[in-house]
Amino acid sequence: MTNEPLYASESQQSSTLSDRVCHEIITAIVKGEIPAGAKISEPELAKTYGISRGPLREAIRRLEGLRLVERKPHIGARVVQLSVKELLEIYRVREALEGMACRLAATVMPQEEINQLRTLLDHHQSGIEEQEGQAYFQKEGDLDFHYRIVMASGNSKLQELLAADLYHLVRMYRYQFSLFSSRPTMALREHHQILDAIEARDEELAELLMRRHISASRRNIESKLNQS
Amino acid sequence: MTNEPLYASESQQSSTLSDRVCHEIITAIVKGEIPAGAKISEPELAKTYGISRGPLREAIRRLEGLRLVERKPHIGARVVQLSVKELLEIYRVREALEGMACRLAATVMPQEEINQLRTLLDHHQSGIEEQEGQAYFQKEGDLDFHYRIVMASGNSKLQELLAADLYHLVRMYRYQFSLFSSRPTMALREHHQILDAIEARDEELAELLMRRHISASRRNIESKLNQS
DNA sequence: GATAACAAAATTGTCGACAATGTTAGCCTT
DNA sequence: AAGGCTAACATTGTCGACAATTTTGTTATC
Repeated sequence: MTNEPLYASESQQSSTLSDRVCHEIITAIVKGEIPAGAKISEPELAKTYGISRGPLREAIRRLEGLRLVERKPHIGARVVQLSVKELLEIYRVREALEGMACRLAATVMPQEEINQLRTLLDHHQSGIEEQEGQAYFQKEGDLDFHYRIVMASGNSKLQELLAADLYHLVRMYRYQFSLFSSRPTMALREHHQILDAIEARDEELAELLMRRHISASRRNIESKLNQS
Repeated sequence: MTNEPLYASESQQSSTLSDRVCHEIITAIVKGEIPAGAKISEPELAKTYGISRGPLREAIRRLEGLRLVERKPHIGARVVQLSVKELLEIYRVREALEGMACRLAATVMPQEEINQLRTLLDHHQSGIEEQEGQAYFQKEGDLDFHYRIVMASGNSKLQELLAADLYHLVRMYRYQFSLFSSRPTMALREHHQILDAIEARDEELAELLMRRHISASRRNIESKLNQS
């Protein structure tokens, strides 16, 4: 089980300290090793990663752009504090953007990629049935499906906004709130239906189904967190 | 005629050099004073703005996050090269996000704000009729309407993505491609219809109309640039 | 005359030190 | 004892210098 899916933004081997450390900090924040809401001490982090404050500050500026930290002048940076309200807001954004991505994918996704994705879904299926890969499906597998659709849209702006920016936050919530879909079988069936619509080149239906799929997740979270 | 609408992200008086210079560079890039595709020389810019390279590099990192510049390690940063393809991609993103913003605005926008926006549209109307404010409407007035809808959505993620990130690029294209809507009367009528739907609290229709409105702009640009 | 290897210059990346601002602890006043 | 002032401390912001890498220009060779 690979620990990190090979998202574009995760590619290491960037030859500058600032970039490398930036990715390391992203991972640390997403996994909660640097807890949400925590203050980011520049001298401390610089010592931790063995770099000087210069590149570190540049990395923090990028994290600020990714909305993973919030900075106040002369006071410092804090890791964003996750809230249910913002999580639900993110789902609205995903509904809009991934719906569009799905629509575009329906027109341009090559049949070969569709077949590959179908195979992946079958693999998820067997994972759920065996009850062993369930956690995987819920944590990263689900996002993997969505990631591929976004990539298949062929729209670089959508790809940037979702894959490079928003998904860090989504993963952060999943790790730290332990947010499983809690409806893996249903979700997987919806994934198949979405892929069916794409294969049928029915862009209208593809967008509709993707929006329903994400909207259902949102309402699921909403009701679950309201009753508690 | 104010030169800069008071978008949230434009507020100056940030007490750090890096932030101030960052906003100045954004404006310079948007207006084309630093031309698209131009290489960004750190020593040169540092001298221009009278600061050291440290804060300047932090500012560049933020511009990178805003997709206004592209950086390659050990080589340097360049202002993004605008292309028709990316412009059309941005319109797809806007269609998705602003459609959602419009849907949300239909449920939460206070009647008072609706009235204010109606007044603004009437003002645009008279501007068009007098043929004098036409350029204004096309350059900033149109974006002003969209900006208010996004703000009225009450969804902070939508607000960030659109107002703080994407609109810089949109304005950059308008300035440098001299992209007028070339259908101001039609666009204004559509604005009124959208606002009607919001006032009627018809979220379905509000989203639909906003998406059509943006989609029409996209197709308008598409056909105009295809024939040339 | 063109090309390849080398050297010099310029640019980016990194670092440590200093200045400016915020924070905190202790003292004094009431 | 509580509140406010002051001074010491810690952190952030900025700068100039040095190291690493890329680009440019030169020279020598084919």
